Amino acid sequence: MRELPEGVASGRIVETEAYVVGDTAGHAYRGMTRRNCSLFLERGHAYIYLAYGSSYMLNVSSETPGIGAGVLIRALEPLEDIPIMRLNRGIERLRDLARGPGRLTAALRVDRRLDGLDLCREGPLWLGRGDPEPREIGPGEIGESIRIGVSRDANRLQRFYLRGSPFVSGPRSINV
DNA sequence: AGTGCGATTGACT
DNA sequence: GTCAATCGCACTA
Repeated sequence: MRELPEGVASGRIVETEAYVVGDTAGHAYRGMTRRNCSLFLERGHAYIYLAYGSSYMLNVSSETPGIGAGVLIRALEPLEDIPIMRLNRGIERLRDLARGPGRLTAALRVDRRLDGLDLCREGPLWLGRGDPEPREIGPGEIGESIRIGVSRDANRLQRFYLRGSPFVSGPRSINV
């Protein structure tokens, strides 16, 4: 859920990637720095960084305080206040509004100012049950694959996505 | 102070 | 399918 002056935009998370303890691809692997210190917060806090000079990546810290690990949120199925997301993205096509980690943050207007925020409490950005038509997701509906754009520790199967969702990013070859 | 590099995207052939 | 833009930050000296 993203609270903005114009309204509350929300979406269902349909794709994530895990960066666990000991993962050489994780930003926390080489210890705490100014950029990545939010990864070391209690689970459920936002770690946001700028990639390639233009795309913000939204992560959720996933361990106890002092342990650096997190989950990258890679794609959303837009649910509420879709017009806000269309304006933020400058495009119309629903499928592309939040398909990809940089597009997702652009659609929700998320940047480093929200870094370190507790996502388990209501606020400008939080994880809630905003789905107007909640649906139970069975274990067989979650696919696993290698992570996208990762060179180190490349064969970990730590990307998870909702099978069959058109809002998932990545090439079809890994979305089986 | 200088250097190199991305957990990407959009434009283009 | 290929490719370059873009910039904060970690690293080295």
